[in-house]
Amino acid sequence: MLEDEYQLDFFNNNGFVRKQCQTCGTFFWTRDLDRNTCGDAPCDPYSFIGSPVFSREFDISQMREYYLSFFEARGHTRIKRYPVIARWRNDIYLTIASIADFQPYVTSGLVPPPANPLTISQPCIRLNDLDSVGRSGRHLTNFEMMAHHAFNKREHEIYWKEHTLELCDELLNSLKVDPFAVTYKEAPWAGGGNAGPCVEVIVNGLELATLVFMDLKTDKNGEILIKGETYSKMDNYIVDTGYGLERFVWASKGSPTIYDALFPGIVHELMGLAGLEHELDNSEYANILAQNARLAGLMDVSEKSNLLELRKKVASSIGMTVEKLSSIMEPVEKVYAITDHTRCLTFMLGDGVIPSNVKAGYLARLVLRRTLRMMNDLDIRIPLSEIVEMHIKHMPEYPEFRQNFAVIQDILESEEEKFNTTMERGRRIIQKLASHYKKEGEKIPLSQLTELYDSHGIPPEMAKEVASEIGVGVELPDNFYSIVGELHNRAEEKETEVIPFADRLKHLPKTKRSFYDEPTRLEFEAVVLDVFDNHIVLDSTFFYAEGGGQPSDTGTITAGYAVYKVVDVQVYNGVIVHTVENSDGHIEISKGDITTGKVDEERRMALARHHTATHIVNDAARKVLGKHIWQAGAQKFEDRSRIDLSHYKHISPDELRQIELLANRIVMENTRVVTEWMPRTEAEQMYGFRLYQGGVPPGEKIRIVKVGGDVEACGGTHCLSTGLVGPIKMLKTERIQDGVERIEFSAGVAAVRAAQKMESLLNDSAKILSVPPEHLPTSVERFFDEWKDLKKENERLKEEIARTRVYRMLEDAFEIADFKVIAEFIPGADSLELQKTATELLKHEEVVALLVSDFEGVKVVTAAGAEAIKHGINAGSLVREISKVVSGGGGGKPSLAMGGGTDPTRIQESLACGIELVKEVLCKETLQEACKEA
RNA sequence: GGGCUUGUAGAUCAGGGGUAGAUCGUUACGUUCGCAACGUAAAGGCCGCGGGUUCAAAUCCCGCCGAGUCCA
Repeated sequence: MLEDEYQLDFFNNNGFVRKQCQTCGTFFWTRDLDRNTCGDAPCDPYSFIGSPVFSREFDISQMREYYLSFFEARGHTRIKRYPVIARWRNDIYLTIASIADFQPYVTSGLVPPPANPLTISQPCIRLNDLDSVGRSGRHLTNFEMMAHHAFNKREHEIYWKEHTLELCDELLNSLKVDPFAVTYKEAPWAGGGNAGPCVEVIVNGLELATLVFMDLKTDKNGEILIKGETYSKMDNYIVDTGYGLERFVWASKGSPTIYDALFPGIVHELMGLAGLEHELDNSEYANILAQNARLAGLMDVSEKSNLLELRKKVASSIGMTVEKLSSIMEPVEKVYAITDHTRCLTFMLGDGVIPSNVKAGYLARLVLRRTLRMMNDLDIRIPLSEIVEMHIKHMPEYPEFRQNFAVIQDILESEEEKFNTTMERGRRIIQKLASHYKKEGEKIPLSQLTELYDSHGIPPEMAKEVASEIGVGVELPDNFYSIVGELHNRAEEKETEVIPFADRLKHLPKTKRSFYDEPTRLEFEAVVLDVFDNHIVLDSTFFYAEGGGQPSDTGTITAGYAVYKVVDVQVYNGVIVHTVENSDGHIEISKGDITTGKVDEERRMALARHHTATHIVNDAARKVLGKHIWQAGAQKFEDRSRIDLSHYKHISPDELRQIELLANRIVMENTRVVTEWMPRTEAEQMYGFRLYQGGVPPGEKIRIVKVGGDVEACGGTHCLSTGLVGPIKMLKTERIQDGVERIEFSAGVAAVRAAQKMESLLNDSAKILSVPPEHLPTSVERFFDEWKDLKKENERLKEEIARTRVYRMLEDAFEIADFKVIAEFIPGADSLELQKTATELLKHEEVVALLVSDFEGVKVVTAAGAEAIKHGINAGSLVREISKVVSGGGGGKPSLAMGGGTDPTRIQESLACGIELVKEVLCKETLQEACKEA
């Protein structure tokens, strides 16, 4: 990247020299003429551990306040933090940097920033280095990025590189950092379609800040080449700084690990619960941790092999065996990780992430279950919420977490319960599997372990443990987990929608959406701008185009005598395309015609009712269930509507009734539905991100819709007041995913229809039983019980009949070679009855029974007593032959077999056939015996 | 959004086209001064729901519903 970019007056006028690192070759700026390395790990080791780089210690809130007020005093406006769940973005789940707050619309220049320049301390979550957390001494899943940002335009520059570096240097000086210890490393930056020069600020081996000067964007025809991509200069260029709050605190304390610097109290508490002594006062112990942290700073410890390497180095430097060191470090590392993870969870849950098996919720569950597993390992037996509560107590600057604590606690409890049942179930599955492999004398193969993990969430470590209890080995490679938990914070790249007839639409102006100005007008005149196939584009329209979960309007477009039925309306880049029914393939409307449009009123009103009702239900659900409720999707229809809500439990029937009641109250209050267009930033500041319930609309101005207590950015058509929605009737709830509940309901006329339908279901059912509807539950229960009793009674009677029938049959039986053969046609008997009879006959060893009935075609049951079987009689083959005669088939065991066919006219014939077969077998048998005897 | 697993007695699960089972729990009886333990017996099943294939489906196929889990 261009060397010139870093030739700054700031460096040249303040005694800096540019040098190249002897170790890594990177260029850097320093005041220390003797320095030969860039200052960053691994070229320089951590030297701040044990010797803090600031003149005094800071805790987190002191440091944050120091930073923000420092920049406030220098012309920056302090901005409130954004949530850690990136609700205003649909490309990432979690806020990963302060600049993420302003993407995409502020950074692209479309929307003005909330202030300029501004300063913020933005909590961020990154799960990329999950495995290093706790081990490396410096990794965190959750950190605050302190930042100051300036959004420059060519015509209006706030400040750029010089002032940014001045501010940074001044900040460090004010903290009394040794000026000779600071290096500014040149590190071109690129990511997310943007790029620019960047300076990393390093003190004593620790990177404290990154100063990014974002002024390039990817451009196929760009002239600047970075890492194989071409870029061009942007008109707006942005100062994007990131100062690691936690690292500043660490540097101010110089403790062995960042965790000890940030949460000494919680670490101490957890150590105690795990039965560990955390003696930072003990110099030998502190030395182990310090050595470990220093060396860990030089390597990536997420890989197991690297971790072992680290252990070896630390062990040899302090003269200890690797085993001993590991046994000391592993529990300590777990305590650190638990401390970190629980703070991460505090932010996630506090900001409204609901644990789930999908999306951001999955990431929350991932962190949560890792934490629970480690707590299990350490035998820390307190509820997760207690640790989270400790964090909340240590963060009075986030009062929202305290407010939400009841819900957080509830979520954590149910998650813990889920985890425990999953683990218990898992344990049983492994036990079963292990005993199977024990019999085979084999190890449990890898394929089984991956399936256990994949399908049942059983961690391989646990499988190993349980299997070894049973005495079976497992095939478990080191890198089992390496894929898991990596890069999960990127949402799936949405396939760019292919816009049909894009070329045709490119030259057309955006269609005026008149339905926003006059929401009640349904008839209008408009000029035709283009016609192709069966699509019509007008200069303005009152037809609502599908969007925001609301289907399009329908109606007619008339030009002259030709009337066309509008069946679909879509919007492409602001151009609204009406699709009309077109039977003869020709549309007699052409460019420039003046047409009359007429929107189907009944459909429009039904959809508007359901749309407004959706906002009302959302509002009511939030009031009944809690503030964590967010819309996770919605779809409106003419006859019903559904809304998906983030919620960590099932919505109970009682809760649903409460929501229904409250929703109808909001309707009856009959307040005005207010819609207005507002600048995005202003709206966000005023209402927060709750606005984006139905997704994030693009553009500088957004349409705000207020319904009752609900305020959303929404482009749909609405009733003018809540009263016009009419009754709202809940239809059902459904669980879409873990953590997402769907409510279906109807509004207005559709609600009345739904109630009527329910009513007729009730009445029809009641009529069948000849009881009034209010007696249905008791009557149905009684009938069901009686039905069960009768079924049992019936079965018993059949057995009874069978038993008595058997006596007669045995008497009537004819004999073949000392065997009693029974061949009978029993009219009307079902196969169960035949079976019971046959089973009864079976008790006599020398019996062969052929029973046939004409129930539903033909049923055949054959039975052979023990003695008969010995002599070659097989009920299965008998039944097969007999059934063939009546055009069917059958089978079973040698003692008892069932079959049947479709041709009742040949029943007698089939019986005769059966008798012949029996004769054949038994006679042959006796002949053979005769032979033997002879 | 995708993949995989799964639904049988109150609980945990076997069975995997041909008479629905085991263990625990429940109830009764026996043994006991009583309890636990033990012994004997019994009760308890729309085999998730709806279609299909078949003489026959808990079992095979399709759809739906529910539960679990891994990933994007």
